[in-house]
Amino acid sequence: MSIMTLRLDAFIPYRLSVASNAVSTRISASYRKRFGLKVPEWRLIAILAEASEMTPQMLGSATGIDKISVSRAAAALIERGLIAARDNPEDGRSHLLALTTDGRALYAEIAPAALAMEAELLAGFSVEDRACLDALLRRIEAAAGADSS
Amino acid sequence: MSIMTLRLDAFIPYRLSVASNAVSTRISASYRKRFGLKVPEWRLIAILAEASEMTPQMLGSATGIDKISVSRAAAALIERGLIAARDNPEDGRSHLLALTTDGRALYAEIAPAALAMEAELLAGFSVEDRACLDALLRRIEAAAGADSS
DNA sequence: CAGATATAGTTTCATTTGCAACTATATGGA
DNA sequence: TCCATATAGTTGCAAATGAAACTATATCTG
Repeated sequence: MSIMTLRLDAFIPYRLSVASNAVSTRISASYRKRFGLKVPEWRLIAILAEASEMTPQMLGSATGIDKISVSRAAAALIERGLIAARDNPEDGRSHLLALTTDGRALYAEIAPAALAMEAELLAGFSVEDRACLDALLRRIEAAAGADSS
Repeated sequence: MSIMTLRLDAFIPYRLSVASNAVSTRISASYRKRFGLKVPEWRLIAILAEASEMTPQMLGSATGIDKISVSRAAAALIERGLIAARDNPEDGRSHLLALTTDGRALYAEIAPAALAMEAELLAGFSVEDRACLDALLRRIEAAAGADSS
């Protein structure tokens, strides 16, 4: 008995998409303008700043970026001297990527800017609001990730 | 004193993007495979099913799709005979779009499927969870929409 | 009413993205 | 060990996207 009608405005996938696009447009414009970075490039830097050395594959799973985009983003970052690659002693097909000194310096500039943007975005959110949003997003992500039919 | 460090995993814009991509990938694949529709096309149909006739401009603001994509999506739908255009008596530059009988029939198929996917995605969400998510997404969207510097 | 300016929508072109094919290395079985 | 198959990463090509130019109509100003 699904008499329930569909209203796009109240449709959660739609709300999610609209919110994500709004945020992403805003933030990616800022990365781009201020640091010349695209989103995947920025994500690689953020992850490499937390962990030391990683293979493209590990970066892909840590950032949710597919291997093609990781490859392209890494190439761009190497070109700019922000990350460096060395052979992976454990697997000749792969290599290990790490931030260079320049990369670290750039990260030191971006990280506070990113946190500031996030803070601006979440202005007025209580700690609970924030935790709730985080948890709900993870649940949805998990539900969407698992496939059924 | 922002000693706080950045962790991508806990960064809300990142969580939002990952969740939205997961959902959008899942759902858009389904629209595409089952009905041959891209996301903007599906959105135009959903909005036109709620309201009767609309101009491309109105559709754009109702769906959050830019005018170029509205134009292309509308062209594809007209081509398929799912919507029809007539001159706008109030403005010769514009026209009015509405679902055809075929369009309505397709909508009658898609709407339940869309609601089912949403239900699957939100399985385990209480009514409160859902309302909370909706509200938080709208707040973020508003914060991201308004520009500051 | 004529000319200037603004707006609706489309089209063209450059950029971005994603898939599929490719290269190189690794692994597992005869 | 040698061959078959699998996996890491890259590249080339085709489709999707977005910005800027364009056409047509509307509105505003003198």
